[in-house]
Amino acid sequence: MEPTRTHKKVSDPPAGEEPGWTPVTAALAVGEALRVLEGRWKLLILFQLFGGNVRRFSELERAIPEVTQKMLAQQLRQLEADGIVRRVVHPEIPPKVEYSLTVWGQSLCPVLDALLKWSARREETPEA
Amino acid sequence: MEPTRTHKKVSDPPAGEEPGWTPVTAALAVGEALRVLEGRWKLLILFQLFGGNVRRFSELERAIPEVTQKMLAQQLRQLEADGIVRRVVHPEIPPKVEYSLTVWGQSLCPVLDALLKWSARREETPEA
DNA sequence: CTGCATCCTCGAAGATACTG
DNA sequence: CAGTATCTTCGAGGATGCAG
Repeated sequence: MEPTRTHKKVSDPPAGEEPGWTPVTAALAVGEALRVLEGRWKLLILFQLFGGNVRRFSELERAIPEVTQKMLAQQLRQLEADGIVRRVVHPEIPPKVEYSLTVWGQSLCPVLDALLKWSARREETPEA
Repeated sequence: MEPTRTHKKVSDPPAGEEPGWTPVTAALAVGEALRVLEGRWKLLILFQLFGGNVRRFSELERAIPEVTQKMLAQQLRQLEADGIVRRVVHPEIPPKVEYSLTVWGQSLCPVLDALLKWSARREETPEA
């Protein structure tokens, strides 16, 4: 991130020109939020946990066949670090680890729901 | 896309076991929809067009300072190909190209709106 | 102004093997 | 079962220059 970008200057206005809610500030805030959801598997994972579901590592693996263990573990840990997902380890043999949404993660439900509805409409539309 | 995935088999059930709406089918549909939104700049672009805004290429450039011309053009063309964004060329000197959401693109508004609200909550939360 | 063409870098993601 | 470690590839994305 933060490339040299020799091609553009961000100009950085003196901050006092607007009351506090411009499309620009919105875009910035959204950009930050988007960073959390970035990653090819994050949303897919969240959809598995959507609705209070609790899933084991291997269940997620089965649910998302194209993901590798490495990527699944990595994205899960990022989601955990961002406070979206909770990871619970059961110290037993064989090991058992369960993933679920945190309370904060639940706040994503409207987003997931909107996405779900959109993809549904997308299917029923003749020529998307 | 479509890696060799030697590590997993998708199993492909005979399709008749469920009425037609399982978490699995939902996940698949969402996966398809997600492909359209995939790309580091797509959502940022859509937020600029959100609410019926019409934006010129250079305006989008200014609004998203970190994106390069190349990526902006590329992602715009992908969005156009997916029917989300409309591109209107005004044959004049100097050239002028305007981008806006298609009707189908407008159907993404609930998603964008939910994201916007989420990022707002995210800001006002002490420890995210 | 709005792009496309080219070259090149660099890190995301895959394969594979190993462990508590 | 649920990961980590290591090596490698591959293409997304950046820099730059040119064109309609």
